[in-house]
This record gives sequence, C-alpha cells and structure tokens, in this order.
Amino acid sequence: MGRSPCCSKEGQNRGAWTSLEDQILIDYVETHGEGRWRNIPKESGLKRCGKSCRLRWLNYLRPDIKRGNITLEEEDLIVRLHRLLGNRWSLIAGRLPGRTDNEIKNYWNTTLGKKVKGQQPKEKKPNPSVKTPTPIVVESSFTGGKASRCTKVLVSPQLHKVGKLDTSMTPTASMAKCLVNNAAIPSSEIDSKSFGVDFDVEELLMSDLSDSNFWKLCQFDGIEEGDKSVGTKDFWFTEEMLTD
DNA sequence: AATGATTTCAACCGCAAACAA
DNA sequence: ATTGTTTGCGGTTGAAATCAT
Repeated sequence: MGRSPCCSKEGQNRGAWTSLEDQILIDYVETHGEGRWRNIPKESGLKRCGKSCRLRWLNYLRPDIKRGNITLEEEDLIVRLHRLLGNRWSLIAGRLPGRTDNEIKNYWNTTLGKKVKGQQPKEKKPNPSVKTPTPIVVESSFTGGKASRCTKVLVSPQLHKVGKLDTSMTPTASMAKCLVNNAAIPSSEIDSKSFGVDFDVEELLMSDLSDSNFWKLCQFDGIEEGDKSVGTKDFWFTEEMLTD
C-alpha cells in the first residue's frame, strides 16, 4: 500500500482561486496564523487541500509579497545566487524580500535562464592532445536529480578559519567530509559557538566547496546558537560576494 | 480580423524531510 | 525504533495572455 494522497480530490475545488476563497484563506491565516495547513479545509470550510492553501498563501496572498517586475538588481542577485546554489529556489527567494520561490523559478525558466545561456561563450572544442584535469566546479545548477532537503551541517569554530586559507587551494572531497561529517568534529568541540548551517552535503561537495571563493562569501560571525534565524531561508553572504 | 505559435505564470504533482504518536 | 502524517520543495503542466503572420 502506497502513501495516502495528501488530500482527497473529491469535492475539492481546483484551478484558479476565486476572490471569495482568497478572503476565506486570508481570514483564517489572520486569525490562526500560518501553519496547520491541513486543518484549513476542515476549519474554514474551504474546498481546497491544505497544500493548495499553503501555496496560495505563500505565493500570492501574503501581505509582504512584492508585486511588479523584477528589478535589474534583483535579476543580478538571482543570477549570482543561482550560480552558487543551483535550483534552490527557496534559498534564493530567501535573499529576495517579498519574492517567492515560485516567482523566481518561473522568472528563471522563462527569462533569466535563456539570458544566461545566451551570455555564455560558445563552448570551445577541447583539444584532445591537451589533458585537462577533471573540473571540479560544476557550472550552475544541479540538474541531475532533485535536491534533497538540506540537513544540518555543523561547522566548528576552527573551521571558520578556512576562509583565511589560500584561496587558490582547491578544497578536496575529504576536506568537505571533514566539514560535514560529525565524526570529524568531536561532540565536545561542538560548543555554544558551533552552529548549524543548512547545506546539502552532496552539493557542498560538488560545487560550493570547490568554489575557492565560497568561504569568503559566507558570513558566519555573529550567529549564536539557538538563533532560529539560521535556517534554510537565512543564508548569510557578504555584500562583497553579492556585488562581485 | 482571424488564427496559429509562443510566452507567462498560477497551480498541481510527487517526493522526501521533519515531525508526532 | 518504528510507523504514519504533515510540511516544504522543485519540477511540470496547462490555461490565459501576447505576439506574429
């Protein structure tokens, strides 16, 4: 027996939301707050599944949604973040106040993706006589497979210093393992200054770490244990990184 | 003005992590 | 530790809007 569907499709409205449905959802969220999406259809009488309610709220009804065209600055930021993070739309959206992951994803798929592709220099035919080392840097997104949700990676205080390493040095997979493997960080060392950072380990290995600028780009100082803001949506970057 | 092609974007789907019992 | 439920994410779809002929 497989998973039960997220909600029964019978008797549910589908397709575009009506203004009445929007109002019911707004009223419900204003009264009860976000979350508990599953309960919304039961408690509000909306004929929509919880998942649909969540999506509608996050992508359209939230009061802090920014409407209107994406500015050049935002566009530039998206391109940079996408280069660093790949198709991690929610992470990217977290850096663009008022923009949703869906909006950014759509914008990328319809506009930016094409632009960026068009900008890329024509691929040179590799000279077979010249052996080039296998590149570690994977350009842009991780199209192979779905990105799994990030798992917490503990970075010990000592590891902050990685940023001071010779940036010409190419981090290796084993280095990355050191960073991401708890075994490499004795629990006694995981003190109050250690903190969790959301990373996908595989991606860390594949591209983030291989970017020699990566550690310069992350701003770790000032994040305290228990700081709930250090989460998926709160990636810390320096202004330097975001502005080249 | 009509029609077919293309683009846009809101909504849906399935999967996997997180959470609860 | 296990199992079932809920939430969040990224990929995809399809209707509506826009453009080209």
